[in-house]
Amino acid sequence: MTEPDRLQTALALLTNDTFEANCPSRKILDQVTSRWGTLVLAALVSGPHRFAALRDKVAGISEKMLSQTLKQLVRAGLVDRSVEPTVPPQVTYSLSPLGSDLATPLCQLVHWIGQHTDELLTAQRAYDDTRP
Amino acid sequence: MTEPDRLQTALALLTNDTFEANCPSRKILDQVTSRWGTLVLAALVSGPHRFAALRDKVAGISEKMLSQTLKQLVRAGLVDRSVEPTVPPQVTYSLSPLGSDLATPLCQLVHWIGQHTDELLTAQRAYDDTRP
DNA sequence: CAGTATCCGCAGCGATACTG
DNA sequence: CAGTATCGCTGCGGATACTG
Repeated sequence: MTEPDRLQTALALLTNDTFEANCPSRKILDQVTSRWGTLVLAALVSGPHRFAALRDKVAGISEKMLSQTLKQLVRAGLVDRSVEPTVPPQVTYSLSPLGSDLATPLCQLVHWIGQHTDELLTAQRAYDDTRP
Repeated sequence: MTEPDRLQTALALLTNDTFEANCPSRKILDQVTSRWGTLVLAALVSGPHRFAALRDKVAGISEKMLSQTLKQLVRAGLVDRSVEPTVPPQVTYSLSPLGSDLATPLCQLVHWIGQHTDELLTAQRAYDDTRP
């Protein structure tokens, strides 16, 4: 790491400037907006879910990625994991208070996209027609 | 593709349900929340930028990925690209009306993360302390 | 039921060099 | 200045099989 880089990093740490390369908030942003992170969080908005329920709700996710994504979210304190010590075990995931807070802007984003998907697809098709 | 899958796809298309695997809004979501898509859009909120300016503002992005990301966003109609026919050429990127609209929820998300990065990092460290 | 373990393909991405 | 072209690799993520 060069000296200018070091200075930039220090600045980023102080200002929490997401545009700086080494800012910790970059990592968080990447986690939240990761391929499955967004969808899992959005799925939990409607209430607590068990593992299998999440796997079914977020169609297309593999158990491996669901497990991995949940672990990340739990680690970040965005999701709570509670285990009922029964046989077989019951594990329930739910949004933590922090996660619920995050869910507000996140859902607005997902909703906006849902509302404007048609517009965006039309634009893409129009664009594609102008070039070979 | 199995028959149930076909039904699910049809349903997804009708309802624009982001949780369905084959829903078009999934692709849009992936583009917007792609590694660089979010940051480039956020960078453009402060006003139009030239190519080099964007590259510098979004620290860490390579020219290749910037070019690629911009092309995607232009294609989706979220970003406008205007060329001044001078020598050397000047290309300016700016948010389209649709892009500005999207920027609202997107910026709220980025801001939320910026505000809570410390909390999240602390949570992660605490979590890591409980396990080897 | 709720995961973990392992293998592995491939595309996303970076680095570098080149062009109109 | 604003990109494209090409190469090479890393690690995301899917498929499959196994476990407490």
